[in-house]
Amino acid sequence: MHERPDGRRAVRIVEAEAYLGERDPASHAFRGRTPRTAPMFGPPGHSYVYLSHGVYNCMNVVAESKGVAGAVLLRGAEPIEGVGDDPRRLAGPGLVCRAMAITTAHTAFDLVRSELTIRDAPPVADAAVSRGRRIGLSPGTTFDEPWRFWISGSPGVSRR
DNA sequence: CGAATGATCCGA
DNA sequence: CGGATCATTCGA
Repeated sequence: MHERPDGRRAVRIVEAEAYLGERDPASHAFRGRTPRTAPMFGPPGHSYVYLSHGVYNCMNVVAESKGVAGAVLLRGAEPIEGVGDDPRRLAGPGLVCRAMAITTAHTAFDLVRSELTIRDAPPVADAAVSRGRRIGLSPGTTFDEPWRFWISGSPGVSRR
């Protein structure tokens, strides 16, 4: 995989999944605020990065007002620059962070002003967006909202 | 399918 | 302080 000499990396987010706080058993914030999940209770537009299975970093965007837990997990992306050209290497939350070199050191970053940012992109028609159940829910969870969204047919969408 | 691999959290 | 858990990935 090639990385540009200036180190710049960019991807287009094509899959995401929403999590709430106290109400949502699948959320890391379900059992309250801990040092790890504190960013989820912080101001919106900031990152929350955690380590999954001791191996993969996963990044969320905090999406509720300060004091209220809620975040959106980035699950898939398409290459733009600095991350190679194979979208399958971005098809999964751990893979997105691996390609973007995002680690838990990047948690609680301001995604508008820090070196790690999310920018506007050309709009996508509603008809091109699919919606479905979230992935990774514990079996028997009654709280099962269709809060996973992805761009239909994108090769950067995670596969199960 | 199961192993990898380690931070985190909870209960004792 | 120990063991279970985990919003995952890869390979057999």
